[in-house]
Amino acid sequence: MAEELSWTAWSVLDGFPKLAARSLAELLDGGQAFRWNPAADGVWRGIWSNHVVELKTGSDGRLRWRTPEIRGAGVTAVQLRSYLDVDPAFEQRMEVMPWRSDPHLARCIESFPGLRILRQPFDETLLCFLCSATKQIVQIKQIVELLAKRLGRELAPGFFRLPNWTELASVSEAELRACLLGFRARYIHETAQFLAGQPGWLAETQALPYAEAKARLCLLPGVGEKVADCVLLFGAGRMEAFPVDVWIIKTMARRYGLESWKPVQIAHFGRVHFGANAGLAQQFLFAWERETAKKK
DNA sequence: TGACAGGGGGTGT
DNA sequence: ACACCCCCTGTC
Repeated sequence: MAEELSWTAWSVLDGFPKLAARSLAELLDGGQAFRWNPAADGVWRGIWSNHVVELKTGSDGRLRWRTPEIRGAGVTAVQLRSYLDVDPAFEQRMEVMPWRSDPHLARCIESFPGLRILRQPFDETLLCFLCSATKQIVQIKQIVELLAKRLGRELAPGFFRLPNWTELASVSEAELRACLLGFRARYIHETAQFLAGQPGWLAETQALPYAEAKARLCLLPGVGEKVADCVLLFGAGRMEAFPVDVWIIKTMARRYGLESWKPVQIAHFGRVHFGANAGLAQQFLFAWERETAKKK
């Protein structure tokens, strides 16, 4: 089992800002990614692509990491920094968000220091958000774990990567349903068939300007505006993508007075009000609203 | 402890 | 508007 794995020593990830445990939890388990789980007290274990890694914050607030000493399952500091978007451009984006003129946004940012948008693989992000319709995070994680265990490749004992779209194309809808997908199984099955007949389609889509990329993603069965924006934000670093889900509808109504606005109107407001980094702002608002709901 | 409603981070018709 | 599919959660 996993206990037998040999891990590297813990080392500090240089360049990552100090962050509280709650920021780390929100970053890894707040709805951007679905493959992070507590491994021990304060330790998060996660998988993306063929990388396995553990993260924790020390008492000094600095981020520490370790990875299995197995060829093909580990991660380098460079890869980890990319995933966590450790980049001067990130600091710049934080700087130009309108928190100076938006006290609520300022409050949300102060509450989750270190929170950011992960840079996840495009294909895996699409798969995860095709699983997400009317599901809560716990359920999405359960589905995604089953997909990895049953259909993915084993990277190390007990650690499985997600199946890629080529592999998914040869999986029957019934097998997908067995992974608790329900009506989402058809979406994934049909998307896999479509992508199998269009080599390069995903990579081309990822390279397009935001509006065109979104329009193309919306052609896929099971992908509407919300899912497309999530895929572009969390899987392609498009900070202008502003996913409007029930939480954002709630928060924009309560904190910005947009009572009974429709999703498309809220999306427009978000792009205008928050600007080029609307998606990044959205993540802070989202974290705040979720925490507020939890406290009740 | 165990059964039972109710509703869910959306899309497609 | 409503179905889709079925698991999680709260409650008795």
